[in-house]
Amino acid sequence: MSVQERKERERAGRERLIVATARELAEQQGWDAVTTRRLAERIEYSQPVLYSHFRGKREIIGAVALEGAGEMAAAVRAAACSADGPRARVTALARAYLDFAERNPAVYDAMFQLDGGLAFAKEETPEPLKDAFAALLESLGEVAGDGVHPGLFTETFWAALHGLATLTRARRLPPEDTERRVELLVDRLAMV
Amino acid sequence: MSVQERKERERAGRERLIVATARELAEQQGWDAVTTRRLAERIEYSQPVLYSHFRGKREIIGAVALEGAGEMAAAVRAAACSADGPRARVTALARAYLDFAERNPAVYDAMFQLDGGLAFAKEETPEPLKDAFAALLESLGEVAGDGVHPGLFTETFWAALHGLATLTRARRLPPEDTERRVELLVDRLAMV
DNA sequence: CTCGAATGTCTAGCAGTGCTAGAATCGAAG
DNA sequence: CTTCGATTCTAGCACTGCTAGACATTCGAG
Repeated sequence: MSVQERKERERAGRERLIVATARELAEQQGWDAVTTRRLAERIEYSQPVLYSHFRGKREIIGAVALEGAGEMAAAVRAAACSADGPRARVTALARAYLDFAERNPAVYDAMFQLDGGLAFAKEETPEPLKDAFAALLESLGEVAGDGVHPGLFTETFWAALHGLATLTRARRLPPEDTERRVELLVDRLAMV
Repeated sequence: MSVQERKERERAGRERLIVATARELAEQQGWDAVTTRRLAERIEYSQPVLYSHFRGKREIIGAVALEGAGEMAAAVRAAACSADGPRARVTALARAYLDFAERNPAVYDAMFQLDGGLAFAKEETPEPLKDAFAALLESLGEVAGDGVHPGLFTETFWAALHGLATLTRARRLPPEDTERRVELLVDRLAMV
C-alpha cells in the first residue's frame, strides 16, 4: 500500500502549500487579494483543486488561523519564560502579543477578525485555539488578584490587548504611544 | 432660483435615504448584503445614482459611520449625565458604549471595523468622530489618575471596551460574563 | 502487454460583485 | 412647442466564490 501512502503524503503536502501560500499572499497584499484564482495560480493548480482540500475560502482562512494560534501561543510562552517575576512576565506577554499582531496582521485577522468557521470558547474549539488562550492564562492567571476568577481576568486583559492591536492597526489610534498604553494597562490591571 | 433650491433639497433628501437604507440593510442582513444593486433597488433608483452621491461603497460606509458617531456621542453623554460621581459615570459610560455596539453592530462596524475612507486621530478627522472621542474624554479624563495623560487614558480605556465589544460579538468571548468584565475593567483602570 | 475502471485534474461556466460609458429621457427656459 | 442641458438608466466590464461535466492519467485485472 506504499502507493496510497505516497499519494496521501503528496496530498498533505499540497494542503500545507495551499495554507502557506494563502497566508503569504494575505500578508503581502491583504486578505482581499487572496482570491481563489490567484491562490490557485500561485500553487500552480486550477481552482477546483482548492475545493478538494477545503470547503471554501472560509476554511482556508480557518486553517491559517489555526497555524497562527500555534505560533502565537509559542511566542507568548517564550516571552513569559524569559521574564522574571509575575509583573515582568505580564509586561513581556503584552508586548509579545502586540508584536505578533503587528508582524502578522493577516494571520491575526484570520484568528480574530475574519470568519474562519471556527468555534471559540466552546468544547468543540480546536486545540490550537484553546492552547493559545491557555498560554495567556498561564501568565495572567497569577496576577488576577484576590477574588477574581483567573479566566475572567485573562479574558478581560486579552480584550484590552485586542482592542489596542486592532484600533492601532486600523489607524484609529496613533501608533506612537502604544508602549505607554501597555504600561498603563499592566500597571492598573495586573495585581502585581 | 427656487427651482435649483428644490432640486438641492431633493438631492439632499435622497442622499439621506441612501445612507439610512444602507444602514438599515446592514443591520438587518450584515454589510455583505449591502450591495450596490440591492441598495439601488431599495431606494428605487438605478445603481449609477449611488455614484452621483458617493464615490463608491466605501464612502457610503463612511457616511453611516459619521451618523453613528453622532449617536454614540449622544448615548455616552446621556449615560454619563445620568450618573452621580466619577466612578458611577465611568461605569455608566462603559455600559452605554457596549450597549451601543451590541444594538447597532453594523454601525459599530462601519465606525471601527470597516474601511469608510475616514481619517482618525488626525486634524482632518471629521467633527462627529472627534466629538465621539471627546464624549469619552469628558468622563474618562477625570479618572485618569495622577501623572497620567487624560487622552492616553481615554485611548486605553476605549481600546479595552472596543476589545470587549468586538470579541464578544465575534463569539470569541462568551457573552454571559460581560457585566463582570466591565466591573473588573472599571475597578482596576479608573482611579476612582 | 492490454484494456476497462477509478481517480484525479482541468476547462468552462454560473450567478453574483463594484463600478462606468454612453444612450435615453426628462424638465426648464426661450 | 421646441431646444438644449441636466439627470437617469441600460448595458456592459472585469472581477468574485464556487461547481458541473469533460478530459487525462494511473491503476489493477486478465
